[in-house]
Amino acid sequence: MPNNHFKKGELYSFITGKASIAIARRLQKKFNTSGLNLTIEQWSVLYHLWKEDGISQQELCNATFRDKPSITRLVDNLEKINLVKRVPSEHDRRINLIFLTKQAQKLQEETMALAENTLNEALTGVPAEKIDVCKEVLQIVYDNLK
Amino acid sequence: MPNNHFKKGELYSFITGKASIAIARRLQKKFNTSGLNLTIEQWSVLYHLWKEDGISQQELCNATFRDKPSITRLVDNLEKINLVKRVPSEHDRRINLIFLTKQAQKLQEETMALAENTLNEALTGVPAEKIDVCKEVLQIVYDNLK
DNA sequence: TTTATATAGTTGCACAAACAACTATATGCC
DNA sequence: GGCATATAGTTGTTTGTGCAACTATATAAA
Repeated sequence: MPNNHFKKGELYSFITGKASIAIARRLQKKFNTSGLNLTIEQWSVLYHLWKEDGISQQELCNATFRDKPSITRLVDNLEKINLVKRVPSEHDRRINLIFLTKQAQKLQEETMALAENTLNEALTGVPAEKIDVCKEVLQIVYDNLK
Repeated sequence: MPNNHFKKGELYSFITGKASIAIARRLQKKFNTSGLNLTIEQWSVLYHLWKEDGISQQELCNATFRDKPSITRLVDNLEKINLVKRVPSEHDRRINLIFLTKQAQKLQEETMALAENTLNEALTGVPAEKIDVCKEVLQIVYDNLK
């Protein structure tokens, strides 16, 4: 029994991810008006470094769901604005370990608060059970396709 | 009662829209392996023209949730590969009406089948009720933020 | 009718993503 | 040790996006 539950108009918004684009844009605006000179993509890299500092670019690829060239350039730009530093691994000279600078460590609290804020705005009026179902469905979609 | 239902790890995937990115990538691959020389973004413009041909660039902005420069360039590229044509409006000379070429009309059936296909793969194992809840939540999120 | 303002679209710039081709290092096998 | 292969990261190219500044046309107000 196939899942033919998508009328044409709905198909489009599922594929283009209108909701998550709207969330990302709202968060970007919050960054901008807070004077944070940071793109959402850069933030998404810092996000994983705040969870575990000093991981490799390859691990950042896996965590952020991006390919290697994308991470190379994001790290390039983060290095330029002094938020991370590449440190060659001593055990494997192919690997760069990426470390947060002090300046980046200071950004965690403020940006995470803005992110939680944004999600609360986005989910206003949505009951908790439905949020859980939605998270579950999106996780299955991701697992089905990866 | 705020909706603080996002543990840190989940917050990230909601903001970055991992699921819809996965869907778009899968569809792009289907286009590529079918020999369709078409990006998802270009397809998303054609999608709305198939529903209503000859709308303005501004209307395409609203429909595709993009800004004017983005549509200008997508239409540029679609014109280059001969899928659409700009026609100046006779009533308002500021406006370009965008029309599908015969070549683009032929693409509708094949690409829409691939898109439905992709969604069916993505939603394999998800019961219909949960899909409905998910669609509902994403719509509310979009409405909350737009 | 002239002037101000709003709207449609374009262009320049910086950043990001996908793909392919490339370099450098590590590992496994003979 | 020497060669094949896999892995980590970089670079070039094309396409797309967001923002600001711009041109051209239309509309409204004086």
